[in-house]
Amino acid sequence: MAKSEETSSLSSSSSSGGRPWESYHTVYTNAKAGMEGVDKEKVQRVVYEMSKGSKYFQNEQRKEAYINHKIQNMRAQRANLNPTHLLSHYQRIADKRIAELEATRDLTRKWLHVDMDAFYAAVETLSNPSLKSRPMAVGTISMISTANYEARKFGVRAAMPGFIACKLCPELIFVPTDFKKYTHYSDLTRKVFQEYDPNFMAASLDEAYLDITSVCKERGISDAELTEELRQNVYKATGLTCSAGVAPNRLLAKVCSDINKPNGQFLLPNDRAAIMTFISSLPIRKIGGIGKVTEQILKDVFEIKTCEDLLQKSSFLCALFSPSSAGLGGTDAPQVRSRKSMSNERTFSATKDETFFHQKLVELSEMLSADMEKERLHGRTLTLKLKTASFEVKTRALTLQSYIQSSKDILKHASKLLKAELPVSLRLIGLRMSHFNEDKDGTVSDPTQRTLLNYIKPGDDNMNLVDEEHSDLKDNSESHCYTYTDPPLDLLSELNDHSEQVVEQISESAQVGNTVKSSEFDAQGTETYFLERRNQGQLTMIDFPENETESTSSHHKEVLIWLEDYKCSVCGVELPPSFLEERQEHADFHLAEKMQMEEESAHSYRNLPLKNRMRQKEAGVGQSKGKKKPKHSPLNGKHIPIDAFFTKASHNL
DNA sequence: GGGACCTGGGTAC
DNA sequence: TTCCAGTACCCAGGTCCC
Repeated sequence: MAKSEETSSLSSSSSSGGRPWESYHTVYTNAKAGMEGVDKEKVQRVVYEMSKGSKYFQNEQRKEAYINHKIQNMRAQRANLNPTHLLSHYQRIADKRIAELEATRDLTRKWLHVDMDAFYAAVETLSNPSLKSRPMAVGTISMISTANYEARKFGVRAAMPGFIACKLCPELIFVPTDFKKYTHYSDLTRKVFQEYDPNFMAASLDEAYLDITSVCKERGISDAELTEELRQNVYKATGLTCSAGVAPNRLLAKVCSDINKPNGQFLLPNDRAAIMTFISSLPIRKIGGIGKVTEQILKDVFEIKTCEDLLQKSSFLCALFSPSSAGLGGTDAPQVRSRKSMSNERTFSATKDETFFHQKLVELSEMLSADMEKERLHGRTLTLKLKTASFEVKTRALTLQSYIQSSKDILKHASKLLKAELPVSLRLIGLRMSHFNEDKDGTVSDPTQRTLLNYIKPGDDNMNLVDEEHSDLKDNSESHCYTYTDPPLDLLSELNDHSEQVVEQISESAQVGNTVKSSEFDAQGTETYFLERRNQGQLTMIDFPENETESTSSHHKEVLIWLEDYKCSVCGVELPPSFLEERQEHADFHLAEKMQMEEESAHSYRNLPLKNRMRQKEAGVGQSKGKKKPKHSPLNGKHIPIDAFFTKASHNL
């Protein structure tokens, strides 16, 4: 599916006067296969009218303002580059880079890009031929995945909200997505592709790249004939049409496959002159990686609209963008890449209901855990994604030192991240796991990892950990949460009495809720204690279980009451009933503090880290140690890698 | 100074 | 009347720690 099928954006550059929709630039009106003859102004007006005043629209305005600000800064930067000698300096750098890329250019390959035509919609039409001549969209009232060509005549297209599509085309028929069906047909197409290139590269369910250099030579036929044959075989196997492009590299092949869509093909000769002619007028938006924002920046700051402009202005780009990201695209063979992350997210009607949030987290944790289990993955970094009622997206991440997979572990950490953000009104919650282990068995492969055992002297059987995997001290590595300094080795190794272990148990469990099992401590009793408190949901009194050892239980008839159901009776801090975890941690703190005071002569060093921990917690669990300051960069944001352009616009061509 | 980490953002499909 | 997805990758730039 084409990259232009995306959401709309406000334009910064036009002043629209009495026709405000004209400034609501939307790619919905971009020329696209099947959309010839669409009344673009009407579509633009409808989209604007349906959007204006909404929170989504306001958020778009906010983003637009940010981009405009960035553009202004970059214009100022550009103005400072006027001195001839400065620009010539960057021109030399750019020329050198281009020459390097030219030297490694390979024009001997023939890459074929196949793109199925309106794939989801076409599959649905196969199942229900009556849809063939009626406007139809696959998706929901919230979002459309793809639209058939009848619907496109009205301006309906992929990534358009369904309610806007309904306004454009009241007759529109919605068909829910059925990925099982699409996967089946995708498999059929891939069987065909395999006959031409066993190592073909599937880009998505409906797109693939094939290196047809060898098969053309072996069979002694032209790339045009072979492409025609392949498309016919895809049709025979599936009943679906596709479009294709052939070029010396994948990037260009993809551009070519879009030219004669639907059910067509375009071939670009492996000839430098022909290629240079082809790209001279090629809009930069056609280059993979250049989206609407980058396009706008390049146009508004540098007046760059085509790939030729790009090369001509290379000195500016070299001066203002970071020289990184070499090697994007290219004529290389596709390489197998390992998965970097796995995620799921769900959108719902904006709400502040914390019980609902928790339920969503439970669902997401279970889904994510199941997905990870299928691929035998264990991850270390958990990222919570939130979209507020005003469409602002926030992420909060947590990197553990131990790999996790279970829904229980995921939920535990996700809940902690979410609670730090409460109260909040949300319309989306997502969870992403990344930083996967190599061996996929959940073991920790980092030998430098610090665990409790690292702190224990050989032979110190007072800290005989049974369950190192769940040692809570590992979670101290959650650097955004706890930045206290670990106690010195020699002091830690002196841990040798029950009271100290109780303090450790309480303080650590307060952080993450795990259980440390000790050979001397009554671990089961402690576990029961914490679980009971959680089940109560609301802490009003702390009581140790009956089977607690005498040496510890003597300390622990501590009482903490939430006055008027929200105020701590010990220090007066206010925590509403919904802050369950925070309340538990707060109570733990007071308990541990009291115990520490009682035992201060022997183990006073513990006070500092514990208090530090509580300060961190009270400051907010989800706050990053790397919390961003307002950006003051001259470019005020992301640098666009100049080599990305050179690589794609020159090396790849 | 560099690596690890966190956060926001852009992009593709 | 209201309504704008889900998955995955990559990058820049910030802080913190060694």
